[in-house]
Amino acid sequence: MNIGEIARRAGVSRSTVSYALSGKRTVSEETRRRIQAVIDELDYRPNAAARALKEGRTRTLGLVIPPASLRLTDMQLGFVASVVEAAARADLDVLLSPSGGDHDRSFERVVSGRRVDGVILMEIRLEDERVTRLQQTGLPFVTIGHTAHPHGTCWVDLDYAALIARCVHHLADLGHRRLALINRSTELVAAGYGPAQRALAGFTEAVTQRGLTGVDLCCADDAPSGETCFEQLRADHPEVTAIATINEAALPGIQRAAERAGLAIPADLSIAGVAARHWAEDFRPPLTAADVPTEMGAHAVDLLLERIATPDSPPRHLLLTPPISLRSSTGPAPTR
Amino acid sequence: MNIGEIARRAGVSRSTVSYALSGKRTVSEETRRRIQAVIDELDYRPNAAARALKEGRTRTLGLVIPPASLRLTDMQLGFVASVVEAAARADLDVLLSPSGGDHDRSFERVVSGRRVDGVILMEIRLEDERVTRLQQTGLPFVTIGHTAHPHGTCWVDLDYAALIARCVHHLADLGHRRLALINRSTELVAAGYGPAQRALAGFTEAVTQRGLTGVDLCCADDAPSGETCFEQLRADHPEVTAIATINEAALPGIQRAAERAGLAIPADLSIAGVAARHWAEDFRPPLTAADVPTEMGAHAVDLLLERIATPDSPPRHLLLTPPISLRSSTGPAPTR
DNA sequence: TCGGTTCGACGAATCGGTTCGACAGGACGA
DNA sequence: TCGTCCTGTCGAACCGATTCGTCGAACCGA
Repeated sequence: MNIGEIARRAGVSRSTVSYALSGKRTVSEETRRRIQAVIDELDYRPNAAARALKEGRTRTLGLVIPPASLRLTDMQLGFVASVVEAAARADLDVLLSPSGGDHDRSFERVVSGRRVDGVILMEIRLEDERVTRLQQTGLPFVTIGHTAHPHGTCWVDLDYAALIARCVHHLADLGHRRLALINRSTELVAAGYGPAQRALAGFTEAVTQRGLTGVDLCCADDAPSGETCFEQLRADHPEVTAIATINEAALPGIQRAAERAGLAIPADLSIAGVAARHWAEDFRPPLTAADVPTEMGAHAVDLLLERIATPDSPPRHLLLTPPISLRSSTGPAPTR
Repeated sequence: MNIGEIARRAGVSRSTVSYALSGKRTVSEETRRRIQAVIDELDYRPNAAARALKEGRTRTLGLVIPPASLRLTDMQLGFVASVVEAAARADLDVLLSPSGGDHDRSFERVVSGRRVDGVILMEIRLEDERVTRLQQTGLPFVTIGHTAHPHGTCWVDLDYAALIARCVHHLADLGHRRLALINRSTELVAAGYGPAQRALAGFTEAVTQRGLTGVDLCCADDAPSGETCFEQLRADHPEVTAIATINEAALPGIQRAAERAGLAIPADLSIAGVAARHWAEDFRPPLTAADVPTEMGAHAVDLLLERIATPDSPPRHLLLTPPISLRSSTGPAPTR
């Protein structure tokens, strides 16, 4: 059932059916009704590929996610969910591309086969080949997170430096003098992953400003690494009484190791971080954390649609600094 | 840069370029090289829409997920991840359609706009309009979970009845005599959600078989509901010493409420369930559970590809019964 | 009655690929 | 030497929509 079949049955030309559907030219009420009746009867829907070919747009957004093998964090999942939901609201579909390596087939298919009208990129590195590639293709895109050269691109991001600094100040206010930052993996830091670098910068600056001593550690994004990381921390710096972290995946491990070491949270050890709200609430004890706004993905979609509509407008950015929600994982420093 | 441009620069016809690319007819080595050189230089990639239009297939799979507003469980996230990964391995893209209601635009776009070659459906109900809709369109599809009429369709599912029965037997072996099943939400059960119904059936049968007393409760898929649900359970049936559940989202709440009631796990209360492995391991204490196989999504993709290739073959099913991994959330019944 | 609008519909071109039929020219066997 | 087969290439049709130019009929005022 194509448009020709509809036209035949309604006794009109194909163009008339098209105009009846799009409303771009007037069609008499009588004709329109006849066409609509046939369409309803046959349950006709225009072929998306044909339309995309002619119109030059696909009504589809690409979403580049970390490779599926890596478990998505709750925060990342929240991005994906809100992107998909916002896209659905705008009657757009979302094409998923798992791509962590800088040069994989799925990513190439999506960007260079003109399969999508625009792309949203997650897990951005400070120097990111995918961003470079997108720039050279001219495909509109928005990143969640930003690169070292943020002015030329559209993005929405969390101000990790400010967020971690707030955690430090909060902990300092509670009397903690020796803090640790548990960052994300060594590889990510080495690869120039922005949040990791900025978290470190924010931590260092706040610690200095408050005259505290701070140590920072890298830790892979999973619970077992969290355990070994915490054990390492205890061995090297037993004096630490508070932890700030952006590594939500490692937290269950950190907590497990703390428990094994006989440390109660928050009596002996305070923990503050950055995490999705649900996740922070489900944590035991509920985690004091900057709650990542659920609508970040929606912001990204808005920015992208704007960019698709007016590709030459100056790129816009959104740097979010959600407030810290005080829960039960932080408390006064132990009096020793 | 379209195929005509490549042809012009290489001094051949468009069809020759197409054949050089697809290999469906012989092209002389000399010509092929010239064409390839031009393609490499211009970084040409065939337009996906044009190809889809002509070939009648889109090299894209549709994945229908629960609406984004509901937080995906770790198990569901595992399905999505493994579907996406398996599809990428087969050089297919995945189009996401969030659709919980039975009649929404995103779902209709995907199934009736011929945007995908096949569909994978999650969160199936015993009577599911989406399945009916797909059957009438004739689009190949596979469900993760199955309906009340499972013979006509392709699916892969967990044998919840057997899984919950195993949990019951395990708990009975540990000496527990009074058990509770914490199921999923009342609405889901009322709507005929298969896993919920089958879990209940398996629970009831195993409890009867072992001569135990069992109570079953419904609980919405979130931690706060888990808390109130457990409080209700304690109020109505304080004698219960063990819980079996398929509601992983409610578990943090259940555990929180148990803790507040002064119950230690597993000393005073044992819990066994069905959950993603990572999730069970990160739980405190680590959860004795049937580990949902990570490759379920991959199985679904395999079945779907088979179905797309031979639409008239008899539908195949896969009913998985992963073993229970013993961890620390179950123990001997308290001697009272 | 005639020229100028407006309305409603049609036909043809187009988007960018794939594929079928045709065909030129060389190799080969009879 | 002729017919046949094979190889490599081309031209044209086609997939299913959108859109531009055109055109007849009705209508209007002069």
